[in-house]
Amino acid sequence: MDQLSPQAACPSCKLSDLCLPYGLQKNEVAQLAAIVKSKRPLHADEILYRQGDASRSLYAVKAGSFRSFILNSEGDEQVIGFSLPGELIGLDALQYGHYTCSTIALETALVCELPLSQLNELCGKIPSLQVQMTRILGKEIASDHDKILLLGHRSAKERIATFLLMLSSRYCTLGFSSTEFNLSMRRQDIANFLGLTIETVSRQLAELTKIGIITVKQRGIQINDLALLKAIVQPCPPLAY
Amino acid sequence: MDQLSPQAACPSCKLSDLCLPYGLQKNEVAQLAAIVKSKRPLHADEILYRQGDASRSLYAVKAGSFRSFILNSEGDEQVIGFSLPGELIGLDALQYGHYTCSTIALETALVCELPLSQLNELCGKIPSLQVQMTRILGKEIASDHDKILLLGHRSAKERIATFLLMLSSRYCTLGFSSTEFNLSMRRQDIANFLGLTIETVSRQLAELTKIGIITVKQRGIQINDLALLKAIVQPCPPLAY
DNA sequence: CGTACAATTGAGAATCCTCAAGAGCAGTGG
DNA sequence: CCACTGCTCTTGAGGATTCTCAATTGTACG
Repeated sequence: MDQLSPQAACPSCKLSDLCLPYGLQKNEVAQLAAIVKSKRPLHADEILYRQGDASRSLYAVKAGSFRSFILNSEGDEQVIGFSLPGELIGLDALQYGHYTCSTIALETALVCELPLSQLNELCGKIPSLQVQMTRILGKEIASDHDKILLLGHRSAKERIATFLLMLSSRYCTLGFSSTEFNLSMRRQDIANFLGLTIETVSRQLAELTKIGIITVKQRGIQINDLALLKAIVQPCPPLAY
Repeated sequence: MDQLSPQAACPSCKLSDLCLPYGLQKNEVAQLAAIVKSKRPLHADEILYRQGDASRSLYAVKAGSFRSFILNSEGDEQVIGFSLPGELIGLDALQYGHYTCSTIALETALVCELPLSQLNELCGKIPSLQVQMTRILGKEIASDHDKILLLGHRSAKERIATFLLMLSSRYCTLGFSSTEFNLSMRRQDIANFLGLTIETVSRQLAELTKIGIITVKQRGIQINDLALLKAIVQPCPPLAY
């Protein structure tokens, strides 16, 4: 997770294939890099943007991680997702021109700011950038569908298992270990995200530990048996249908 | 819900302001209309596309309604949403080139087929069409976030109330009554969508009826007190956080 | 070393699910 | 026209999962 060392913009960024530049020509990547307004560093618990703010930019995560949440009328937070390096944040704002959720850094983090006006302009000039933007939006939608499935049709144990597998797979994509990683979020954040209570998360992690499938040391997670963890997710609870 | 009378393409379609043509110039709408491959009619329970199919088109609902669902490895269906006239279907396929869910007609229905190749080409030519596409994708994402919130943080009663309010608002947008409408889906579909069992849906509807907030006659729903229904949704359950 | 926060663990309670039976309604065929 | 079948929806009773409340342990930081 420690990639905070100074890095040049898109052309030399090792995340570029996971991010917007994927599939672009060299000169096109350079044009994209030219509009990256700044590589804004954030410290833990710093807010990237607030729900309701006018959206002038998208953000690409370069390092660290983020938590996005919606505040309801009572002021309760409701976590809708976590963002890792290479992922785009702020896509939900594309319709109304303001962010529909807030996003906060879970740890020291770095983002590349992409001013929407310039990004849209560039998309008009570079068709493959537009294609990539659309692809990323489609991915976001597909991933949201997975979350809907998770919340609507899974038991507590399956949710936790799925959550760990999601992280495992995303870390793997980033070139990190898929079986050993640190959670950057608190249990409370996980619970909120999964529609569970913090106690249930704790107990389910304890159970998975007791069976030997995982080892938990505070925020540190080690997956001892990836296959067994996947097996937990498979058997869909006999819900109606 | 009965709009099956023959209607011309986009320029004279009364849904155009709710659909892709919104914000386009007259001649641009004409260009869009020209690529609408066909107005395909479907009968109830007919499948529009199957999960896994190569995605060659997006579909705009012109009449009737649809149910989208994901099939998991056990063959269980998991409903991820319903589509009403003016809404675009198939957006989840934009990333991988194949549909990640299946979509089926709930009743006799009509769709406008938009071949992706031509749509993308046209987006390149008409910037405001591209803007509108992006806006629709952003809306889809924001609406998925609402579903995540619904499933993760709401009690059975709140889910039912929210579901009814969502439909109410969408029918209202379409120019129909916001307090009286027919459900085009079975209880089973509602239950599956809301992550509940059919029995719980039935019981909650019965309770709302007993309090007098709604009147239920089979598929027919009448909302007697919209304000009270909204009040049910507000008080978020004191979940962790 | 003490405070604040995060996480675990336990016991009882509530919501929602499971299983089962019955009612309402549409379509079919004698 | 009516019984029959099939499907949808409702209603009831009991049980399981998850939540709530409360106390304790663990960890980070000044």
